[in-house]
Amino acid sequence: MIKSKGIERELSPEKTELILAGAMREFLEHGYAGARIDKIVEAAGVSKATVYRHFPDKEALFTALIQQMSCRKELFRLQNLQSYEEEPIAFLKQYAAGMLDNVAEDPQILTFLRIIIGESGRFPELARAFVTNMEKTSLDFLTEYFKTHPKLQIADPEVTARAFIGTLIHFVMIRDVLQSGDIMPMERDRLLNSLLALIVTNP
Amino acid sequence: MIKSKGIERELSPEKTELILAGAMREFLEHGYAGARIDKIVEAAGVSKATVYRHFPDKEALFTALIQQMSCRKELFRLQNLQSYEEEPIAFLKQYAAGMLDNVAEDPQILTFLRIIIGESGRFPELARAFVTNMEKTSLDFLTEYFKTHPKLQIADPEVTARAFIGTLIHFVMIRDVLQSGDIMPMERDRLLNSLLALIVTNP
DNA sequence: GTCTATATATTGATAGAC
DNA sequence: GTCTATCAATATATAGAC
Repeated sequence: MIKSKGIERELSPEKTELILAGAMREFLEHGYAGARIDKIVEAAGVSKATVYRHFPDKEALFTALIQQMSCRKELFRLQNLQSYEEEPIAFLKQYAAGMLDNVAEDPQILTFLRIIIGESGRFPELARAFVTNMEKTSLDFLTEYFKTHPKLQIADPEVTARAFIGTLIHFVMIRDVLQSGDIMPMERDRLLNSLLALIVTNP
Repeated sequence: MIKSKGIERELSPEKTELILAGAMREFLEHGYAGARIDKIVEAAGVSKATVYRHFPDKEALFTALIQQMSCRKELFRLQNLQSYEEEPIAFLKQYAAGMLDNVAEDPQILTFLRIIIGESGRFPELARAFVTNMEKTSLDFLTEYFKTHPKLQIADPEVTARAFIGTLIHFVMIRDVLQSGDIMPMERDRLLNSLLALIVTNP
């Protein structure tokens, strides 16, 4: 085994994963400024010096973590897409219900949304990565769906897709992110039924 | 003038306003954990001890400030309401356009939204005060409008109001808060026209 | 490559003069 | 009631052993 090939010191990928996993808990729970490197070190089970060998500083660790999370599309269930065969109303209702339930059941998604929005002023690149990977992906899919489904006659597919997503996201914001579902009560199924009736005009 | 009436030391309201004004800049710009008392002291032009005589600690100062801001309904132009005389489409378009332009032109509203959402996990009472004063106020008004306007026949006024507001808020989120208007481009007038065509079905 | 131990700066909050 | 000066704790980041 040839050992000497110039500088042979490299960073271990396993430690990198440990650090990122520890950083996730801390950053999601306390935000960027509120997160403590010591806590990340503790949660990761590595030394502080190792953290600083893998990432130049706190900011780089934070951006690396959030960038990585923005690529995990399964967070919003953007993959479980059914076929075009189904009736539009049934398909759209299933699509929306899956998203609403998914968000409601996973607190990590909520804290992730809070971080992205809360830090969007100081970290606009992170916000833009999130929009590119999450928002735009679902908007493009729904726009295409509204545009091409043979049983639908949508005047403006893109705005319809925005209204559809916007209504759902707003519902999630009030109910789950801002924890105010009791202040503005609205049953999930009623929202979905009336929203679909509004969007899918069946003559 | 009788001077001795037990403890006669009180807090000056003028200083309280100075402190809150200084705290606004700092908290809105850096968030709760990122805000520094020293900077607030500097911006307010008072001493640090004065701050701690008016507010028990950093958290109390923060909640007092945000609570106060949540009551300023003029932030979202929830007051400039026109009469019922106008045509529904014209009125709703003016209502929406006013809100969109207002938010786009005032960076303070954007940072306020970022704070409310970003800190909603750690300060749920603040989020709930915001929803009560801002979101519910506009939702109730629009629901009543959709329900009672003689020229409108809306099947589910409350869901329609939610779809209307949700689409607008989502548009503001993408374009202004997350600063990603170029990633998902959408002209304001096209959104408003197509959205109103969706909602206001005129036979 | 990862550790322990530490440097340096800042933080939120307070004591005491006036 | 407000100030100046300062405390004790904690922060991020680094030096040097192994």
